[in-house]
Amino acid sequence: MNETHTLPSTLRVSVACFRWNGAALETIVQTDGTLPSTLSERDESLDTTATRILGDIFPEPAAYVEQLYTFSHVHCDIRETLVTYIALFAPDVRGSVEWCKPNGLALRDATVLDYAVVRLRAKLEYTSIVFHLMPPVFTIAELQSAYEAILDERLDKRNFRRRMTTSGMLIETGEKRREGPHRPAALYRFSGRADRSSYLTPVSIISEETPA
Amino acid sequence: MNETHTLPSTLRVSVACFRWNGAALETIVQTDGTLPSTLSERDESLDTTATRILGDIFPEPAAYVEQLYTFSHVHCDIRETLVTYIALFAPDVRGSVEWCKPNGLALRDATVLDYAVVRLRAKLEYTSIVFHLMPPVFTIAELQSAYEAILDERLDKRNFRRRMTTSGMLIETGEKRREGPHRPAALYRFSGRADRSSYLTPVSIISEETPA
DNA sequence: TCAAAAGTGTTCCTTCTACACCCATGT
DNA sequence: ACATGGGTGTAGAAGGAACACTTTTGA
Repeated sequence: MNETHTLPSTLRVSVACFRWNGAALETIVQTDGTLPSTLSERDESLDTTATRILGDIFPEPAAYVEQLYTFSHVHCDIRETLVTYIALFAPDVRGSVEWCKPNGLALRDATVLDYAVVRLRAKLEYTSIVFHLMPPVFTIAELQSAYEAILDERLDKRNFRRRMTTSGMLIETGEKRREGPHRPAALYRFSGRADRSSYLTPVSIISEETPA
Repeated sequence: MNETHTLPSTLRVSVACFRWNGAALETIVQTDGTLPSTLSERDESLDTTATRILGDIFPEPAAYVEQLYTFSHVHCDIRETLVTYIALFAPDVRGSVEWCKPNGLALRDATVLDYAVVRLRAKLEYTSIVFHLMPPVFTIAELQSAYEAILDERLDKRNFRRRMTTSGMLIETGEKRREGPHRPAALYRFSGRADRSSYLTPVSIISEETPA
């Protein structure tokens, strides 16, 4: 039964998690068809709530977290607010949940996930956000595969390689990976330069800017 | 004094309002140095709260409203959440407030306003959002002036005109405006085509998608 | 020697940039 | 006639798209 005092409006945080598993983009869908989420405690920031959700699933922090959008609707005269986040993980992330193809979600979270993919695709084009989905070293073919998985589109190998090598975002490690009956692939890492992945996201904001 | 039951976490909505006054980009700053805002009622959606804030100032609805970002911080063990919006108005908007240059804000709202301008500038480049700041008909010189006011940068007249006329977003009305000792200017209106202004914003969301 | 993926250049086309003069009008 | 802002074109640079073959390796 409901408590006797006035029902509070709820403030929930959901996180759309993504990893590239080497072939496809995967997400985490709970058995009830929803994204990982929890009600935000009254004494924690929303970023903290998102971190708490992820901490319940993963032993390590996400490679990247960004706020997505705040949804709200009114149900039985009570507003329900849903603050959503995107979290990116490296392919070898370990945690107590299954990764799966991004489908089969309940309607509301399907909307959230679709929008998360839209934003992820858009940021692929003008930021280096993709590197948060990559292992520390990787081949250009792997990087291309990640792009193709996210964009759901085939890319030209030569043009892709040129774009990446001229972008300044890659550093050749000098190492090569031999792993099949073919020429070994050069290994790269992310330079950290030109990291515009947080562009158009405000700079870690109010929680930091309140002085002691 | 505080009430006896547990203090609620607050949910506040603020709106960064913009208009182009024919020469510069202006906003609304209240006398205490804050953006127009209010606490969100428990039984209204956040969009409704934003609309309510604007309704207290303007007799007409804004030309464009978009959610900006949700900030939160913890103060005295209580989370304060601030959901921010951008609202755009035509130059001749009437309402019970003074428009002013976007400065002199309190720190938190200065952060919000700065970020709103960042987003507005970014959207100028890949959407037709600027048209929500224009009167129904306008000259290309006026349109360029609005771009320059927002970007805080001079643009080349010929290149600007070509970009606009080839974009498909303009329709020549056939009318001209005579207003000085010089050649009259052709008047255009917005075609409504290529309106990508809502791109990367989720499609009016949960409040609409809950069936009766 | 073959299969398999890595790696490599050029051409074309579109788009962006820089830049200077004539046009139509009111006074 | 002159001052004022409206309106126009072109050449060069840069960037994106299309496209096929050679290289290195393991088996």
